[in-house]
Amino acid sequence: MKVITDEKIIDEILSKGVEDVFVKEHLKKQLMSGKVLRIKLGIDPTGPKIHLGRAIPLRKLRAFQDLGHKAVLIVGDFTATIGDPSDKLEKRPMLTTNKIKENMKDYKKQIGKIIDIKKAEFVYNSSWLKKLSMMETSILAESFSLQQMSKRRNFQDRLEKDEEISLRELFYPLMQGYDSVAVKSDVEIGGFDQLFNVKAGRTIQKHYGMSEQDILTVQMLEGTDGRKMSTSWGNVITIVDEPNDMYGKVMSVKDELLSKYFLLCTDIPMSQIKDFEKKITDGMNPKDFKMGLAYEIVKIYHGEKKAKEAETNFVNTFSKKEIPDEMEEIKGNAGESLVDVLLNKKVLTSKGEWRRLVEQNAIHDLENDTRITDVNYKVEKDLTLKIGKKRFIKIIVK
RNA sequence: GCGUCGGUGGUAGAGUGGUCAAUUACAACAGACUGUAAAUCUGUCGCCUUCGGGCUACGAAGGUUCAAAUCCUUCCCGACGCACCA
Repeated sequence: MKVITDEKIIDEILSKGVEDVFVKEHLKKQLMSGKVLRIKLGIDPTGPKIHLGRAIPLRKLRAFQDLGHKAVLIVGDFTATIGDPSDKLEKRPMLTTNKIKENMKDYKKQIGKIIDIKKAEFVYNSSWLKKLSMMETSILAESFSLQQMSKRRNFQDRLEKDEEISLRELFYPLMQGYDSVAVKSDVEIGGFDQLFNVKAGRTIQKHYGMSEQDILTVQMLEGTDGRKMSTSWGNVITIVDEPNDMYGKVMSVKDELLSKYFLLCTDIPMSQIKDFEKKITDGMNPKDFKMGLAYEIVKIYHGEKKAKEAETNFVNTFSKKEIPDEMEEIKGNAGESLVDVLLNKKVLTSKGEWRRLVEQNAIHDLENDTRITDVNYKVEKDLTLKIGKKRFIKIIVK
């Protein structure tokens, strides 16, 4: 396959959603040369689901792949046991091998939604890191000085606060850098929080007499609540979320983050995003653009048809306040109190929660268009309920 | 090994004998409004309750006390300092 060297496309790739490219001139020249480059991306199997934030470097990798370059995916099964200190102020617990195996189960399948797996190289870094002897490790460790290592921002912070930094953590960038040697990467992609690690790749490649990789770091994405998107915060939109859910979650993203989401999570070109921004400043309703965003994102991971359905579903249930076609159905016995039915099926977690919901007028009986105000309401016949504004439950009486 | 400090609800982080089911912030949930599951405003936010209250919770186990998240003892876990490293 011929490598695409269209300058316009290359410029878009090197700037859209990109935080930093190093060395930019060199990388551009390389890309223009028509040579097939090896593009490295490391992934830590630390969570079972890929969310939109983690998808960003993957999508960038895909863009390179589409140019005709070689995607080299490194599963950090070994490094995950070490724990990456990049984005944490505290040290991260080591993951167990079992946990990693569990996480890896359908990881590949998920990655396949973004990357053309067939054309990509897929390697596990345990396959070389596991074999390093103490001797070789020492040679590797020779590449960095204590001073250089301690320059790293979050090590610096922790040093100042007299907080612990384990030596183990210092090894993380060394290992990630060694990965670059092992796969002979020309370019490495990473989130901006990976800056130190990917730069370490250059140092270490040089240490081993190889030419240094160029690096490209992408911007970080905030989650639905505006904080950094992170599984432990629960503010994530994963790429395997159901279409309706995914659509809704995107709609709950704060308006201010709109263009960032467009930039980092869709294929919409930058010029068009600028245009959207202008229209919003001119007074157009951001909601309409957000719906477009939600549509685009669902389309990427579920296809056009599902995206349309999700959109229709959203408009009907939330704008027009209609009852959705599909909803969860649970069974109950005649005469049983409604709380027990809901509690049994784990729709609710406690009777206190139920009391609160009833008091707050949150339980709608959609068949009669009334609110249920009796805490001891008994189920007599089939019911269609709306709890709050987004939960719909159908109760079938046996 | 010695010493010092610390372990609190989904998270951060107050509280150092009763007024503590525990300030506050964030997250979450509900209502109003709306332009959306945005923003804003209001309310809720351990479990059970006949709504009086009851029960379980502040690392674990004991103890002191009328009364403990708060004091004492032991233990577990963590951090830091000292020692050690020429």
